[in-house]
Amino acid sequence: MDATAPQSPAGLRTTPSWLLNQVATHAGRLISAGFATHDLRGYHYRLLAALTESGPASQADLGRRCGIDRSDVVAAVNDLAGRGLVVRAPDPDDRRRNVISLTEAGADEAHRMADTVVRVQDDLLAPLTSAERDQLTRLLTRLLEHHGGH
Amino acid sequence: MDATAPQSPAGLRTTPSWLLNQVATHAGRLISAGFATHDLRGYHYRLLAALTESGPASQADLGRRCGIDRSDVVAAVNDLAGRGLVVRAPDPDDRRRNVISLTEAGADEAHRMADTVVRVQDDLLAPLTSAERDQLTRLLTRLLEHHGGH
DNA sequence: CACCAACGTTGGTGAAGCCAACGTTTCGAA
DNA sequence: TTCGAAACGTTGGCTTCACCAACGTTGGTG
Repeated sequence: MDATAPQSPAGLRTTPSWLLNQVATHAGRLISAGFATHDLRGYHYRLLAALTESGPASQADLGRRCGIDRSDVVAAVNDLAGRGLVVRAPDPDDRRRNVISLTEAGADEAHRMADTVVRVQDDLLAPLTSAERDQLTRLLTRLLEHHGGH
Repeated sequence: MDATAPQSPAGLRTTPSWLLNQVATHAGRLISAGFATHDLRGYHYRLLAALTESGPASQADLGRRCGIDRSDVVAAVNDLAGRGLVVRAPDPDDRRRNVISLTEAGADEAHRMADTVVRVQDDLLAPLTSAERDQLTRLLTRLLEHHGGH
C-alpha cells in the first residue's frame, strides 16, 4: 500500500542482461520517436545507412550487412521504393539479383535520419562524460565481437 | 568515410544505441534459450522474481513492479496459474483485486530460473574481467536511473 | 546435363511492448 | 447519501523486430 515507486525487483535491477534490455528498450523508444518524425522505422534507417556507406547492393547483401532477414528486406525496400527514396532495378549481370540504389531524395533522408540518430545518442548518454561514453562503447563492442562469430 | 565494412555499416557499429540493441538482442537470445528449458518466458520470470522478493501482490501491482502492462499480466498469470506455480485468489478486502501468491512449486521454479539467469550472465560477460563487468553495470545503471523517472 | 546454391518473394510464427474499451468495485467530494 | 472519478481485471487488437519454411527463377559446377 506504500507503493511509492520501488521499481523493478532488486534481483533484476542488478542483472546485466536486464539492465541491457532496459536501457536498450529506452534507447529504442527514443530512436523510434525520432524516426517517427520521418515516418520511417529502424529497418529503413539501417538500409539507408548501408546504402549511403557502401553504395548500391543486392537485397541479400543488404540483409547480410544490416542483420536483417531476406524476407524483411523485401518489405522494407518496398516501403522505401514506394516513397522514392530508393530504386530497385534488376541486375543485368545476374538476373537473380535486384540492385538497390539510393535516389537523391533517399540520400537526403538518410542524412536527416543520421542527424536524428546523433541527437538521440546525446539524449541517451546525457548523464555520462565523454570518457564514460567511450568506455561504454568499448565494453559493448567487445561483447559484440566476442559473441559476433556465433 | 569509406571504410571497408564487412559487417554492419560503420556508422551504426559505433553508435551506442545500435551497440546496445545488438548486445541486448544477443542477451535476449541467451536468456530465451535458458528460459526455454523451463518452458517459460521473460514475463513469467519477472513475475516470479517479483513475487519471490516482495510476496503476494495484486496483478496491477505486479505489473507496475515488473514494467509489464496490466493486460499482459493477465495472460502471464494465466500461464503460471495453469502450471500451478502461482495461485490467483480474490482479495477479500478489495473485491476489485486478485491476490497472486507463489505456490511451493512456483518458488522452486523461481529458484531454478534464477540459477539459469546467473549462468547466462556468465556466458554473456565472459570476455570481461570482474572489474569491467562492474563498470558496465554501473554505467548502465546510471543511464537507467537518469531516464528512469520519465 | 544434372545438380545444388543463391536470390527474391510470400506467408507465417513468436516475444515483447503498448493502447482502447468494457463491466465491476471502491472511494471521495458535492 | 448520492454521484462521479478512479482503480481493477479482462478482452482484443496493434506494432516492431526477429525468425523460418517454401517456392520458382537463375547461376555456377561437377
